[in-house]
Amino acid sequence: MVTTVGEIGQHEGRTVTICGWLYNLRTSGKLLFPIFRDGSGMIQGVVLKNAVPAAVFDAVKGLTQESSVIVEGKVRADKRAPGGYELDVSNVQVLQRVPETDPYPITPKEHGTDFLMDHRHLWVRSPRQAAILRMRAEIIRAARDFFDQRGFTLTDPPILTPAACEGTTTLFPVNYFDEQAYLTQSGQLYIEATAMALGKVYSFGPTFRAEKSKTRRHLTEFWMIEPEVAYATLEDIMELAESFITAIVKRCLEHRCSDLEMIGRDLAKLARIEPPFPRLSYDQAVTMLQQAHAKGALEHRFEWGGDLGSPDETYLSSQFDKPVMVHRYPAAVKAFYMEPDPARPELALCLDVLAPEGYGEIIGGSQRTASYDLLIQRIHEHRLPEEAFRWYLDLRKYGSVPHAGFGMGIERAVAWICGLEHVRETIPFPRMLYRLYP
RNA sequence: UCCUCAGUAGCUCAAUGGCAGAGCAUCCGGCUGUUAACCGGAGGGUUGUAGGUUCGAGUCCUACCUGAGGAGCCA
Repeated sequence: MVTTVGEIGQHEGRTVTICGWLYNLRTSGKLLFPIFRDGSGMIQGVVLKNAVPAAVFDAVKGLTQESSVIVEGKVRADKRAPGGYELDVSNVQVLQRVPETDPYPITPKEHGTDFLMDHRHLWVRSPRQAAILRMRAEIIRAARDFFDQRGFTLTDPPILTPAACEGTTTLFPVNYFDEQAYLTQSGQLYIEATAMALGKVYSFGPTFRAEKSKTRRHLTEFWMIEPEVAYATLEDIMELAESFITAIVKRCLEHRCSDLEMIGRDLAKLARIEPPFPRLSYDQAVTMLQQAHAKGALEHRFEWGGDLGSPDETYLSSQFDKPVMVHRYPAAVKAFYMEPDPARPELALCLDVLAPEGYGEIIGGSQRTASYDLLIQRIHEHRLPEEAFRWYLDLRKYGSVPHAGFGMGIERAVAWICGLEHVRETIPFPRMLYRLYP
């Protein structure tokens, strides 16, 4: 009977077939200990020379790392096995034996990141990397379930766009039949249009930033999930962001505890994530940062009016053990489409969610400008091409309503939930400055 | 774009300006309970590239290349 390592406990005492790869092989004279992996887990096989035909013993003895094999054996519970079970091998079929003249490059010993990134197509086979990719899949599933269950409609924005969404970041240019086009940096403007059609919508897809950012938080190609809600205010989406993050973390703790433990995540820190999240106005944040400078905790004195820098975000988030929501930044440092605060028009009705433990901004969002006149004024102030935004301005001509939304970077969320050093491990094939291979 | 650091065997790293080394991987041999197994042996090098200083450069100097971390910008 063909089964998987993950389900092998259901077959104790029976002979089963596993389709997988050789992870490692230890020998002790007439005794062999091959470890097989099949994507669902790993199990150690035991081959005793006297107990099997010579051909089977020799076949296992000659296996090299990552050779593909179909193994037949009897499942036996064993206290010494990390997974609780071992496989008494009775037969093995070698599909492809990795030649020793060109052995599998990733050995069970340590490697540097440059080498591992060059071999990313093989690195994903490592138990830790496989666990991280399962976490990514779980987080995406949880995020989509969250919106699907709340009546949101998935609407996919285009990836090829005629102009910048925000006009701030650098875009990847694309030759579109001799016309200048760009890879999208956000689906937001387009889902504002579908929100006016469907009420509550979200998008999930890749986004591209050609910024020459060289940090552990940046990729040039990353995935964003963005909800947009008609008739919603900043308050509404702050509550939405709060319950969204809580639901994702809760799902990971319920479904993927073993993967989180395998990755080495401190589960107690995740268990604390539940509403309400601390909320800081930009003004309050500035006061905190200035006090921190006075105490010597921050090198530079932060002045009101600027955008929060990376060290500022790290400091603020370190003061809390939950994600912190910073709202109402000065409009001057934010995007052109954000609605001004009616009480203080110099502020934008916007929101950044900073993850705990120094992972920085994982969510950015805002209430969007509903007024046609103000929007066109802002487009001019930001020196954006008005023609390219005709369709976007139409949304304010034909039944404009207050609306709001946010975007969450999947990779930063995965890095935080898994407790990783770098976002490059959170996506199967990261695209970064100076790295396009494999 | 700027700042800092690094580049030596397939991999991870040593080597005061004075003979190019170790562990792992690979190959050969040993071992009936190994857990990154262990023990013995073998093969494996244009020290990132190009110049320079020196009797002598992996080591010092200059430029360049490649990569990493950070800043700015952002999710």
